Amino acid sequence: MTETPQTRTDAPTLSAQYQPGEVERRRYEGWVSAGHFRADASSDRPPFSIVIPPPNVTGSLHVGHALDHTIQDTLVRRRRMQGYEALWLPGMDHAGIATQNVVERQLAAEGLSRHDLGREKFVERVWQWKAESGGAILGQMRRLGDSVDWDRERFTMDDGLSRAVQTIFKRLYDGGLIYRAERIINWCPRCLTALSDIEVDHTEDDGELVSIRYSDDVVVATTRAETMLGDTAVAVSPDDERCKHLIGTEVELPLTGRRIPIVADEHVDPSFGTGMVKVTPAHDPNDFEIGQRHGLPSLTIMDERGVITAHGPFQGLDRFEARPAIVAALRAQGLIVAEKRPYVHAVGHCSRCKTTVEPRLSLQWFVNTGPLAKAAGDAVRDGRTRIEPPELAKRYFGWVDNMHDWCISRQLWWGHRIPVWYGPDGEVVCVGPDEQPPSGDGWRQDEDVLDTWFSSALWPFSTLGWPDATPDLAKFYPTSVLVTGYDILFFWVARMMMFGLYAMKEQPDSHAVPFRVVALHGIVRDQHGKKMSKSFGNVVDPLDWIDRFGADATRFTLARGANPGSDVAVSEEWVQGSRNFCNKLWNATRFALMNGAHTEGELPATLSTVDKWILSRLQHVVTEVDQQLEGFEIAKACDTLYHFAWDDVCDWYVELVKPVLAAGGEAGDASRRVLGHVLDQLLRLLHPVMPFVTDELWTALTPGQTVVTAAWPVTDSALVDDAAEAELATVQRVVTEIRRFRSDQGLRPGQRVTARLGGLAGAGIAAHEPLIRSLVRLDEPGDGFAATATLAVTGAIGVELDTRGAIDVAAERARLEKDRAAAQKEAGQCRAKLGNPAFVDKAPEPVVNKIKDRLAAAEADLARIAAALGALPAS
RNA sequence: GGGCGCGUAGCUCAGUGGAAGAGCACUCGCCUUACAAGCGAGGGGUCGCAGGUUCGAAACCUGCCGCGCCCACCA
Repeated sequence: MTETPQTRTDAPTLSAQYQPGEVERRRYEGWVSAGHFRADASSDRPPFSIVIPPPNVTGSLHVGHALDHTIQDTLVRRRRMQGYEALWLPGMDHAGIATQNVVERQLAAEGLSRHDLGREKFVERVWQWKAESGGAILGQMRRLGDSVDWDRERFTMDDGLSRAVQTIFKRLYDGGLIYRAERIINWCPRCLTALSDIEVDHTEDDGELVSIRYSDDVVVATTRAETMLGDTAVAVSPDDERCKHLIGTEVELPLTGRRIPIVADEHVDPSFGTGMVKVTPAHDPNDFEIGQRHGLPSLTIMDERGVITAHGPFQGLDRFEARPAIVAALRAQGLIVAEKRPYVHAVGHCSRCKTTVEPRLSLQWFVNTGPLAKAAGDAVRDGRTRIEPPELAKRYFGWVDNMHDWCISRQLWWGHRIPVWYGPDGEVVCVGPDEQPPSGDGWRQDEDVLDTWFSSALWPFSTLGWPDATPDLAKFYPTSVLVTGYDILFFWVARMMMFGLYAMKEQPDSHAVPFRVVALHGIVRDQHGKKMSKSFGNVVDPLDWIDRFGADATRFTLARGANPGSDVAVSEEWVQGSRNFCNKLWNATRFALMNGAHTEGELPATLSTVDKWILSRLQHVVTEVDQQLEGFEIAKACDTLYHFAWDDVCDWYVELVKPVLAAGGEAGDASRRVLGHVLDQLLRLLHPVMPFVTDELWTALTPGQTVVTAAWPVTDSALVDDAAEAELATVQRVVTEIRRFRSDQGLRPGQRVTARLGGLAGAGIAAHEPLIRSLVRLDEPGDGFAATATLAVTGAIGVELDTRGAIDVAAERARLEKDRAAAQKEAGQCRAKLGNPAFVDKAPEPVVNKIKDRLAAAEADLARIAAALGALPAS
């Protein structure tokens, strides 16, 4: 076969190794300029839409984004191939507090604060930073191969989205679901802003619990002694006999001389500590509630930076300086009854800067989440939106069913300014997007901006043009799937559900939800399952992997671990493995092209068993992969394709057809067409996960076309062929057994082996004798044998192997004895089962038959092993 | 404190009632004319522990042990 038959003259020559870099750049630009990713709202194809979870403009994409994007791209590319009008809408989030912090740090490096610039100049500066940082993210998305519609890129602060924000704010305000109130909120004394519950991280911190004697009868315990300056009552349980006599009396608050009442409140647990609680309504959420119930005054003793403002010796001290100072002062007066003792308790920290959060009484804007959260829960409960995997729906319910009102005002400059104006006489006017704000002396706009998540919550419809009735909104809302990590199920997904249902409530119920399915994945971890963190030094940059191994290898590695809802462990070695897989595909296609494989015309009517077998296997794979992707089981789809490509196609089919292709003739022609078809279909199936290499190869196989818009494979049940699969299974077993013999015997490659395969005739394998010989490199029968071993591969099939050197009879005997022991055990187990009347009676028939088959096989094996042992020469 | 989840090969993980699996790692043998980023053959697991349900359990139930995550206003 020096002359390769029928090599196509137009087939491109491929190098021996896949070089991703150049291919990726060329392919991506080609896709974009051809407009393959542009969605058309006016088409009559069925819609499929995904909005990207908008990354923060501040950051760069990490490997978690790469996972998130790979999953989305896989879903979108498959739907596109299936003929859907597929839209993947890209964009970014302005990330209010995070971005403002970054720019403030830059300013600090220049020795400036935002106040030095003033609001307008500062915001300008943030926009500049956004342009730089955002550009880098878009570049990363191109490198990943994201098939997003660049014409529809959005930003949470662009004009359209700002209008959406103002519109929904006005609607909620008019509907009574947004209100302004003085409440205890989480306050960051460093960022100088309110935070919502989800912007607070709790950690178990060591504190010290001290007990303070307020009077002979009144002793309270606290970890925050400094707040006593703001106490306006002591509370006891109404059921506590020890304290009954105190209710309604007063006590003098040490260090202040103020007299405060003792009240009875249900909140107090009589079994904890002394059963008496100091009440500081202005600095503790519980105490605030108690204060409300008893009409207690709220005494603020700290400013926004956490510095004591209460008159007296502690004024001007930071809260953490004031604590020991006050304890010391109390001790000096003999009022510390129990020494400090260590006490572990949960302390809130600002999720952005880690500063200890201070509960602070202040005037803020809130969303009344009650009705919104109820609707968000119901939509999942009744299946209008499905959460995948379903187990995670419990977490979702836990969140929406227990949601507190949402503090949405932030004392920041970067964000959507609250569209409320205050008049000189205390008027409050909420201004809609198409209305003029009130003008004239004394009118001013609220200084605060909205929580970033307020605009993120609108993302699935604000990006499609809402509040206008745009063609995009009509075509692509509700979006088909939301793909995101389970870690933001609560704060983002739940809020999109709330606002989507509210904004779209004029739609029929089933069309108001922002997405039909929420497909959740986990976070990316390192090869030991450790969370990636900068301090641990195990963070990987997806671009680094893309540079060294290619985008497809990076994507395949992540996709291969993407079991729904579970974390993904990755390491560089695994990316290498994926890179090797890309190369395997590359070389398989290269081999095919060198041997004249093609995709022209129908499949041949007459097919060899081998061709029938691979086509049958392909049908199973098409069915399986399709189901797996439909169910978001991307990891399983990858696994199915990996093994089909590597094991079935490369290791078996290609090796089996080599002699056929070399021999030429009609059989060769048929196999050329089949090989072309199998690769064509395989590359289509793999394309959603590994878009670059598959397109490069598919185009080589089908010049002038792209797999991006090629049709997604469909199962052809006429090609399923059980008989061919069974026949090939036998061939594979024969081949493997012969190879095992050679390997066990340590036969050198140059050492000649002869086999008589006559015994195969009974199983219809005789026709494949040339194939088997070619796969195990057997010579034709010869003479001059020095030793003979007989191996019965299956019960009915015998293979005689002759070697020209003496075989290791002892080794072969040991092997056969081992096999015999295994077969005996197997037979014993089967007999025991079949001898159990309960089993035969109750087990389903197919199961019983299976056991009978196993027993028959084991008995046949025993027979053949006995024969083989008998044929072994004496040692 | 409440809730959820996990414990299967050295590592990371599939496997939800009918013969213990994959990738990587490991051992041995091969530069076989698509690919050494490759080919062939192997070794390796009382499926956390103890009970229970069942003809049959890695899978279902109970308890225990060991991890992890989320939520949380007992001073």
